[in-house]
Amino acid sequence: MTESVQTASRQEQKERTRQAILASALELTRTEGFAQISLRQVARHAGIVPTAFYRHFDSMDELGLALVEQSFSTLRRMIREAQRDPKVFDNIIDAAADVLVEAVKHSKAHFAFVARERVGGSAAVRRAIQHELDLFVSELAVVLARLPNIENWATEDVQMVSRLFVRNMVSNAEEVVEMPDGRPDLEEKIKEGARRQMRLIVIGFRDWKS
Amino acid sequence: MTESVQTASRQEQKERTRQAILASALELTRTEGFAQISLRQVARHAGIVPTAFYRHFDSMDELGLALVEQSFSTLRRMIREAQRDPKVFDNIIDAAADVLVEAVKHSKAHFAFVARERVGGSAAVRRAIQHELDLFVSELAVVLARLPNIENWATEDVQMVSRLFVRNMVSNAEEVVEMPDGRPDLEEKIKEGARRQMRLIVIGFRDWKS
DNA sequence: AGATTGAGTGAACGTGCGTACACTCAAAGT
DNA sequence: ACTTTGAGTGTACGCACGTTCACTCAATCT
Repeated sequence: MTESVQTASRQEQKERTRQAILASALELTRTEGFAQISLRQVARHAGIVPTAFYRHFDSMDELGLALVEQSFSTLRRMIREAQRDPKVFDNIIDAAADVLVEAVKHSKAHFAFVARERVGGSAAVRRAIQHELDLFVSELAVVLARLPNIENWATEDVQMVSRLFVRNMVSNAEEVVEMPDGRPDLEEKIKEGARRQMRLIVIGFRDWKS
Repeated sequence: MTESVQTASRQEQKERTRQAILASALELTRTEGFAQISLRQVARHAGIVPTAFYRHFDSMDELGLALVEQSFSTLRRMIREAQRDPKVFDNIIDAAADVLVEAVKHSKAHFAFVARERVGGSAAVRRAIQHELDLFVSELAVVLARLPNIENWATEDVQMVSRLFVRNMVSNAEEVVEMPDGRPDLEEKIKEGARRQMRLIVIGFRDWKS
């Protein structure tokens, strides 16, 4: 119970090393894909000896799952913050496009990791990402179900539209990830494209089954 | 010029081995992702010694590019055949959904390869796939531009819609790839989802900018 | 003050890898 | 009938890998 300032030191140091490992893996994943980076590479980049890796993760696969968790918690935080902004109610489409581009730009490495490992990763990592995305679809469906044109749709139709939105969000995120830095024109182009796609879908809403 | 029956023998044998290498790589890629299968694995699976691999490809990267080419030529042939079918004019949406599911089912391994390596592969393979997909978007845009509601749209709007279609085609293909065999119910569900998404977009067309 | 814990070390292992090199031996060319 | 060609062989190399094991030594606990 006498833990206060000094007690933190050991735990803190361990946590710092853990974060260094995560950051190193993310950095190395920028160019290579998680499945082809090695435990030794990660350890080297994090400034520790290969065996020390095992003090933090049982295997590279567990490190991958930790990265998935970290990536999605980042994204969730950003979306929660954006929802507080009142202007999203006025123009949900423009707001969504802005949030998307900003979020991806802010944590590019995380998004690049998710985009790539969603289809290319190990089975475990792939499943974890798919699960998170499925959660997203369901959450978004709840939000959509409250919109004027949609409130009396069949549940499965709302789910479908939600999938359509998330799917396009993922695709647009991929584009932003591959966007070179310092090109605000390209960024604006992607935003504009995203806005148009969403508008198109929303227009489809209005006349759905009419 | 005296090449007739016997002359083919050497060439034929070489071609047969080449196809064995391609097929082996495709087979191994089912579970592992192209970047993490080794030259030696491919050679072993194809029934040759590792060094013999070099008689056919300079590197694994070139093998990957050959697989991209093979995959897309398969897809192109299928779409060309489907376009001859007169019923695609009556109901282009249902026809597209059918073609998609059938094509992916017919050469699942090729589609799985493309879907995975599109984002997870080496830079060269990724670029090759992106190039092929860009071609597809342009080709589809030409077809779309002839449709009644679209004929006087701005070119960039048509391109955007075309991207939207191809993007969703890719996503749906991913779903079919991950679909377990012998589940016609799941297959029909994916088809139905694809139909709905396309209908939604088409409805958006009608009222675009009105 | 002394004992315990546990993050990080360093050497060593077996394995699979890509690639080099010199080779065989039928088919194809002359 | 001979030479040439070239797909496929077999050995051998150096290297990076994941994992093992016995270790150090400062922070923490008693």
